[in-house]
Amino acid sequence: MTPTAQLEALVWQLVASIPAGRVATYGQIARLAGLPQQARLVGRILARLPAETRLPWHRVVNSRGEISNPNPTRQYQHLANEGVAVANHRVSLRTYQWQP
DNA sequence: TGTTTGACGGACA
DNA sequence: CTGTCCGCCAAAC
Repeated sequence: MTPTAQLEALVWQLVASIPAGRVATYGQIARLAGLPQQARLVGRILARLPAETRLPWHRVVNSRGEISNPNPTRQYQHLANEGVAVANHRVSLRTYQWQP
């Protein structure tokens, strides 16, 4: 297994551990993975997830609580289903950010 | 092989 | 609040 594949698996594991109704930021996942400057890497990994993935990728937002996903519709729906309020295109990190 | 592009983030004006 | 600049780096071009 290549190092990058292990990293990908670690990111998957971390994202999977975000509880329903909470969110994490890309940078937060990167830090938890031991790569503090690699928020973009997390974004890339989520961007290539298959559409039918079971992973709760929708619980990952950017550092301002905004949806970075270029196709935000599904993400808004999933968050709403879990009771996460998105007001003015933003989630309140103060209220919803996951505290591991 | 060199350059550009991003589901990012923090510092600064 | 908006916008600029820089660090980061695998993939796409």
